[in-house]
Amino acid sequence: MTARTSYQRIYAAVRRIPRGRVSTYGTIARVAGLAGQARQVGYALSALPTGTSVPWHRVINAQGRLSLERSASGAGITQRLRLVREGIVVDAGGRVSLEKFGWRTRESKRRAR
DNA sequence: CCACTGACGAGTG
DNA sequence: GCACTCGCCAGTG
Repeated sequence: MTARTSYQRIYAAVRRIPRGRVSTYGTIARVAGLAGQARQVGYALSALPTGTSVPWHRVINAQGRLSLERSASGAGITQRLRLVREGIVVDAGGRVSLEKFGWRTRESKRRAR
């Protein structure tokens, strides 16, 4: 049954990110049980429809930068706006401090040592 | 089946 | 910090 697609697992993982926090594609992939497939996460998020309840804006890359910042698109502005609205500090270059706003999972805590 | 692309990551120089 | 390479996987032509 439920041959849950990778997308569904990814969306479920993204929904777990607390408000006011951000996570990375790699982390989401791991939480979704798709370790090493960060690319698939980005692919899945790009397929999200407008108005989705999935907080995709809380997902940024491992460098702490908004991936959409690069691609010239209105989505980049939306992401930035939503993050700031949650109290997250977004740098002029579209960067966020993962140290301060990164979602702390068991794995990340382990690394944070 | 092959080639290319893409909201990525980690490693190397 | 930047440029390049390789790994991973799905979608498209």
